[in-house]
Amino acid sequence: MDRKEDRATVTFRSRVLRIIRAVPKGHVVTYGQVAYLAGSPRAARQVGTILRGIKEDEDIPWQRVVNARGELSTYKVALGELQRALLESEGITFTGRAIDLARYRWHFDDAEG
DNA sequence: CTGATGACAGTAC
DNA sequence: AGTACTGCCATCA
Repeated sequence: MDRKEDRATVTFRSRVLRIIRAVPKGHVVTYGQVAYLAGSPRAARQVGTILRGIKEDEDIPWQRVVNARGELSTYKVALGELQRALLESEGITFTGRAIDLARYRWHFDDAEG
């Protein structure tokens, strides 16, 4: 996990992935929320950048990350449809094209990390 | 090191 | 309610 990579960047990416992995099925978190928990409150866009590059074998529930309005911010329509299907299969209901954050947003606590 | 990029977020109209 | 613009900051060429 360290190798020759920059420890700072690896730490940010690692924290982001670890946080997302901790989101339970049927719940979601926002990009900004993950960024905040990862240590950079204003790096919400970087969270998305990281998710864009994840591999399937990373075993990351990327579909549980939505934007601040409860909508899907995927950069491809097909990917958005997949995300929506995955979330609905977890029991999440969409109201129009967004989901109710007040109801599905996951709140981390000390036990989570 | 400099400049461009972008799965965001907040504000203005 | 929907669009446009601006600030942000980790990554990449």
